Amino acid sequence: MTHSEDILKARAEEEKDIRRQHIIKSAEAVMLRVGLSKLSISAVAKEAKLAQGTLYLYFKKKEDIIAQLTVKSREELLKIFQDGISQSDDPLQQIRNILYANLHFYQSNKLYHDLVSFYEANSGLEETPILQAASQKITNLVVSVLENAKQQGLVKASLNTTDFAFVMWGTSVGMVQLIEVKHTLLTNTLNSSLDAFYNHYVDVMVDGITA
Amino acid sequence: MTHSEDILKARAEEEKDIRRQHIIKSAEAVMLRVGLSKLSISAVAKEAKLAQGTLYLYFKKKEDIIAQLTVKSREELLKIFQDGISQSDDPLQQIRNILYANLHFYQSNKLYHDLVSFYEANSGLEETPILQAASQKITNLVVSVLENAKQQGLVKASLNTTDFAFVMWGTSVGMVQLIEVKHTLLTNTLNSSLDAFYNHYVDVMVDGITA
Amino acid sequence: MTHSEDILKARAEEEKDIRRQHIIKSAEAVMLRVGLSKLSISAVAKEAKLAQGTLYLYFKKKEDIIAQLTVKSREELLKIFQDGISQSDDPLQQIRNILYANLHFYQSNKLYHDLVSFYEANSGLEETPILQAASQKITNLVVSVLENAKQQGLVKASLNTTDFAFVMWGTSVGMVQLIEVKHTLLTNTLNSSLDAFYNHYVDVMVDGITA
Amino acid sequence: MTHSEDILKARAEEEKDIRRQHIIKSAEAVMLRVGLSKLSISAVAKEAKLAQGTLYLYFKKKEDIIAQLTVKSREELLKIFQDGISQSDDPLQQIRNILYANLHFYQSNKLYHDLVSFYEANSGLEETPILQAASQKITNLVVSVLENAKQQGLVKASLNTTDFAFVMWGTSVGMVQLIEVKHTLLTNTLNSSLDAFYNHYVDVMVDGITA
DNA sequence: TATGAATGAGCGTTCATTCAT
DNA sequence: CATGAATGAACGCTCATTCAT
Repeated sequence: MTHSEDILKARAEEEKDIRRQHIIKSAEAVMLRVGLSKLSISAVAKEAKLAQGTLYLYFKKKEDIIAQLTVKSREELLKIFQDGISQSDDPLQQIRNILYANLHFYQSNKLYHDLVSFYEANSGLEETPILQAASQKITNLVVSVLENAKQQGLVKASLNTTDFAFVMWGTSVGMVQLIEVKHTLLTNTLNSSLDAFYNHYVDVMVDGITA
Repeated sequence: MTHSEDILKARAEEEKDIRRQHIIKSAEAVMLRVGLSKLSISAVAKEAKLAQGTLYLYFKKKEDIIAQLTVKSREELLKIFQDGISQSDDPLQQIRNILYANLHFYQSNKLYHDLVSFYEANSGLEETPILQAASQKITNLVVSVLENAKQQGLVKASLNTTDFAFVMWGTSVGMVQLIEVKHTLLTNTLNSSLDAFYNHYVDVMVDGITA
Repeated sequence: MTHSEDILKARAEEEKDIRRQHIIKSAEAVMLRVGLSKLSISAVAKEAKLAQGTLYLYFKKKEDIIAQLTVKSREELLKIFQDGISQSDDPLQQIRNILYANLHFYQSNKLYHDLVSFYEANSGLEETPILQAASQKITNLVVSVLENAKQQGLVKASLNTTDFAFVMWGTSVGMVQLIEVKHTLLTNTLNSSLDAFYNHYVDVMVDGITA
Repeated sequence: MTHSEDILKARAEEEKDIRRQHIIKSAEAVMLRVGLSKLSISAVAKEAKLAQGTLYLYFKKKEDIIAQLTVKSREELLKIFQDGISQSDDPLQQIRNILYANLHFYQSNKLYHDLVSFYEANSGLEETPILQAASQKITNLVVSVLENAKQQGLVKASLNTTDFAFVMWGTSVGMVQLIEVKHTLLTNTLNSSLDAFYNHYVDVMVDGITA
């Protein structure tokens, strides 16, 4: 293969990636409009202004599109966790920031939490290695914050940091879902604002591990 | 309207309710057999030994059946919460029991937690008054336990019991979903057993509010 | 169940059967127009003036429609074999009549031989018990003619009648296919008419077994 | 048109033919791997290491590729017929060898007999001159064997050799298809082995023409 | 000449909902 | 009240063919 062929091939690959991204973006738009469970190939194709068959040149199955969407959302989540952490030097505050970041992420990407959290349950969607890797990065980041807090004696010496990282995941997603789904019920029932409500959750979590 | 007409109407309404319950029961049986996502009207009709069309005399949409199913599952949840509470006189232990009850409820009714997720996926739906009432009873029960704990000085005086009741709800459901859906990931990643993992969560929650 | 309910049920079952037959007939019409390999559910539905979904109330799978079509064609084949046999008392002539009947059957039902003979090869279509039973009847009939010929000393004593019944099947279908598919080639190449050509085949077969 | 233009044109035509052959070979490889019914243009293109569009420079339709495939298979058939004939000097044995060769050809190239059926399923198609020429060669060969047998007085003087050549074709292909498709039925029903079964067929055919 | 991205009609199948009886 | 036959849009996916480059 000549040098110029190399260049052409690389350019073609690049363009293919651009189109793939275009499809992902369209899928995202559709999902944000109708929800993940009603995301259909035909709607994505229409959004992308492509024929349905064309999508299958870039993704073998519908599942693969959703998987890519999930990877994308996890990458974004990682980013905002990193942002949250960088905003303070106090590990306990960093933990708080992570929990808040979770709330804000879902609030500004309303339907994303179908993806990041639990959608896979309903469909047969498997966790691919790439998906797992994306999750792993997030977990590692949170664990590192917790370990740091532990070394500084800010949290109980007995705290299992990996376990608690997952507790943070499970509980915060649960809280966000509750807020999302029972929005009306909560605003009717609670005296507090939803922010204050989420705040109470964060307080309990942090108090629960503080040394 | 005469008095006897009133009576007739009431009796008719009662019978309608009986049949409605029969349909709900059938829907539940189907759901527990095949899962919520594969619950079809035709299967429910067959289970209920009714024609498909008949179901539409009692429910306007499939969604409405599912909503009723949710009410039913909340009623069962209420019952096992009551059981959990009755097993101890110590309010803190009662709180623990409630959280464990939540885990066990979903673990022994695996397919029930699809219901929890259902309203997310169809977030256009409103919580009907009946649904809210069912939730309210649960909330009231939990709040009463928390209030009791507070009066005994076992938990922080500053604790907002209503808020925390909902925090318990949101976080425990989130934990159960995490365990359900990321079962493999968790067992591969954690050193602890899943029971121990959930235990850590409960510890943090209780520690977080203890006086 | 009361007597009148019985009657109603029987009538309903009957009507269902009528509709089933209507669909089969429509499928047959489509098949004769476009060939079995291009027979689609949508074309059958259009022909039957029914919605596509309606077909699935009467047949679980497309395959089942084809299977019914096959049974039908085998039943017709059995009938014309019986006719052919009844037209002579001479077993050898009966054998000839069977072979001719095969030709005429396919000539007057051009596309049927896809069904009776070999279609199943191409698709995953299995021989159901009903299908096999239909074939068995035909085989039994032919074998009985051959056995009769043998007892009358008209054919070689060494003739394996079952084997030869299948040889008759295989070769005659092969001949009909050849005539059907290579029609032009044959008329251009042969001096004989196609009838005379088939006649030669029959002669050889009969001469080949005559005592 | 000048002389050198002629040469160029001829050379171009030759190259075109080479590529056409390359595509045919690739199509054959795909067919033998996945079967005729699942032979797709994209798979052939991949096998040939050409773009899909390129195939359409050499063949107007997918059908045309399959037609060429048929030509190829007939050429191979011709070769093995010639082999069969060369293995004996006795014309009757040569006839037997030809019939056996047919069986073995399809048995060792299982997927080839899909091709035989192809034109049935698409019976709108005409036999192209090239296809006919390929068939003609085979016919001529068989006829010459039969003529030879006739001159040696081994078969009936009345035998129409051309007709019988086609009878051999039609019946043997029918027998092979029967064995292929009704394999299970035959092995369950017959006492004989399939080889013995085919043997009976050959015996009848030869006995039917022997003087 | 060769490419390969794009097309779009087509496939078999499912199922919530309607409506004439 | 109850039926259940009928609907028809929707689903994910395939693939022969076209066409701008």
